Amino acid sequence: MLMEKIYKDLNDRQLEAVKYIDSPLLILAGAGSGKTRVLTYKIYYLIKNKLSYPENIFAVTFTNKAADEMKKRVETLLNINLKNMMIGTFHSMCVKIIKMHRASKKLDLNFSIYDTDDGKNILKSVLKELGKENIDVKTIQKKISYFKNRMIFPEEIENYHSFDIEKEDFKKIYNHYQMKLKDNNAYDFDDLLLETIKIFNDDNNFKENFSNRIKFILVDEYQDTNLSQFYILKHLYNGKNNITVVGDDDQSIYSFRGAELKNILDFEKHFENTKIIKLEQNYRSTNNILNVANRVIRNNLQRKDKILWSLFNDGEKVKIVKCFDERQEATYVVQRILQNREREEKNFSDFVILYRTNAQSRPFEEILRKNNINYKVIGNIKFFERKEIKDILAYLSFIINKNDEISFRRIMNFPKKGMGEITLNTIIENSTTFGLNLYDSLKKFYDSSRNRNKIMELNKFFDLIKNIENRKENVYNALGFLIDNLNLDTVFEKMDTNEKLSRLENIQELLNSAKEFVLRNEDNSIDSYMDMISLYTDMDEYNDNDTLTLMTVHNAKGLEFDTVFVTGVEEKLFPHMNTLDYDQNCEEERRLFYVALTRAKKNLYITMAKQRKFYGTSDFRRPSRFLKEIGFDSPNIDLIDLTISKQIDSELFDNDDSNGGEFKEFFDINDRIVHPIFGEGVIKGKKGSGKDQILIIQFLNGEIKKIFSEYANLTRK
DNA sequence: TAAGCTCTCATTCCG
DNA sequence: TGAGAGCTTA
Repeated sequence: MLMEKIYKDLNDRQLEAVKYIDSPLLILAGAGSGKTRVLTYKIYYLIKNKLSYPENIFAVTFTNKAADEMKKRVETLLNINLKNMMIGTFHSMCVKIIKMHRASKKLDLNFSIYDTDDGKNILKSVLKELGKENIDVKTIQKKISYFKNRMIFPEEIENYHSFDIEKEDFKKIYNHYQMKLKDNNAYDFDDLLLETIKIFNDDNNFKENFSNRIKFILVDEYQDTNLSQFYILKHLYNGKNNITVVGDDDQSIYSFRGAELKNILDFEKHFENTKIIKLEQNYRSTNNILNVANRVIRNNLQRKDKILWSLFNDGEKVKIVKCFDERQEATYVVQRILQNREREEKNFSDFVILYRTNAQSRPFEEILRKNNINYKVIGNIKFFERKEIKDILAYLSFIINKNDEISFRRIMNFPKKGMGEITLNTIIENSTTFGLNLYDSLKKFYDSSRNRNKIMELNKFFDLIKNIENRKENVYNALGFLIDNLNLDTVFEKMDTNEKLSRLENIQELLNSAKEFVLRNEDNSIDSYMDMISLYTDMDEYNDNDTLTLMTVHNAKGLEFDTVFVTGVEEKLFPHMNTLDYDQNCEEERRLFYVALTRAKKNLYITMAKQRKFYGTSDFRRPSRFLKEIGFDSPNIDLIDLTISKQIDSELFDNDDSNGGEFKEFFDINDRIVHPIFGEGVIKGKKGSGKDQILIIQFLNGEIKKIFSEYANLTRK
């Protein structure tokens, strides 16, 4: 019965990959070739066939969300609870390893994990202490992370090139930053990986025990691993364990944050007797889409040869659309979505608008808002990076780690307690001088304070902390108490209604997450909640079924949609101008474009504008080199040039807020019109008014369509 | 200390 | 163009 299901759901190659356990295995899995399915079934196969217990499996995925999903899928297949299986991101697994190691040494288990924003704050204070305030924090933070990703420590820096920061200064800052993190009993994200490697290097006993525990290592998205992740895998593999990695060198798009393409290109060199299985059959896209994608990616020099094919038919041709500017581009895309949605009875969630940079979402959002279409922009602001969320969570962080200066500063200012920069610095300095933690140092300050207001404020604060601590075994109660007692209405008093509302909603969402956590876990303490939360960067996307999604191509990795619009496909935007200096053949940009194209199942639109507004000023654009690589004479594409029909354009561009009112009333029943796509027709009826007005038009072929008047782009016959 | 104003800067992003 | 950081002023 077991094998039946596996045989039914997998093709021969996939099956081979699932069953192969004789030596290290590299699965080169093209886009849409079912790689997640292979990993899921492999875990299922190992457990069901008693080749492994769940606790002997170590599986790493790219995001927490992916880990949760995979775990749930296997749980459903096996119909058991897999709470003993080690599955998660590299970072979450490293936190577990560090805690296990600390436990084995009887050390304090609590530490803080600083995100990019926290790290920036630490760096600011380091620069201040060193009198180097003229150095840009962002630049130095990037540099430090660059070296950490390559496992180079301050004292080891040899090859260093920089015009703006001197080598010795940089070393000093990097070093101080590390010391400061240590003082705060905190790790940044990069440190979690490095600390794990350090443990494995220094404590051979621990390493042997740990790697003996593991029998099977599985790694997803291997093409985006960095050097320290590679070393962690080497340690875990330990020359004997079973290792399977899945990836697609053509989809490696994160070199800017340390991903090493050579990890996947050289896998065989690092793991002896590697077996390679290629998955080239695509189960997602039509052949027109795949052909276009193949034509582009073959221009990359650094890749393993691989050609996607599918049993699907050719399908619709890929549309390449030339627009006048970004507003026409947005209008066209939204029009198309409305038309196709109606014609093919689809949901908005079947479509996606992709772009290279977040700033490109703006014109789309404008038009979507005007048309009252539900949409969601993914990625721009992360849930756990919102100020109100960080401020609240800082209370929990501080209760766990009372040396955490970052959280301390936050909660002393949320709500405002009249404790300014100077006061806080004194308290922090005193903590070092007297060997106290920050809480006790604050108490000391309080004892000596004679300011009535401050005494009152601090009394309230100490009470609050005590009350949360009393509830620390149940994070939902603790968080609920905290939120009830912060008087958020007063705190957000001066904000406008929308902002206030959205902040309160986010806080409610946070409370919901704590509630769910309490329901789903045995250990409900704030400690274990914070362990989970500090490695989550975003809430799970709730899939509203009729919401249109907009996102960057990076965010679309791993997803698929019926109809995909890849927008802004112009030189200097896609490929992005900043990449052209160091990547002559723009291979990573091409991979990114390839990722964009291969998201599409049935319909693919690629749009560009001749003119685009950037930072307030318009400039002229040229088609992306990637379009030339597809070839304008390709049999797989249709070219649509919207810049030719000038009359139509002029009306389209004028339809901004100022004269939108006129435009709506422009057509009347029985007017004869021409539609740019459907051709000649007669207006048979009107529904609604304003932005929502819909025209009912009968076209020459007898077909009757409902079309939004404001964006219909109609001309009089 | 905190609100209000000016200045600057802008690729992509997961943990 | 517009968000956010940092400076100025009450």
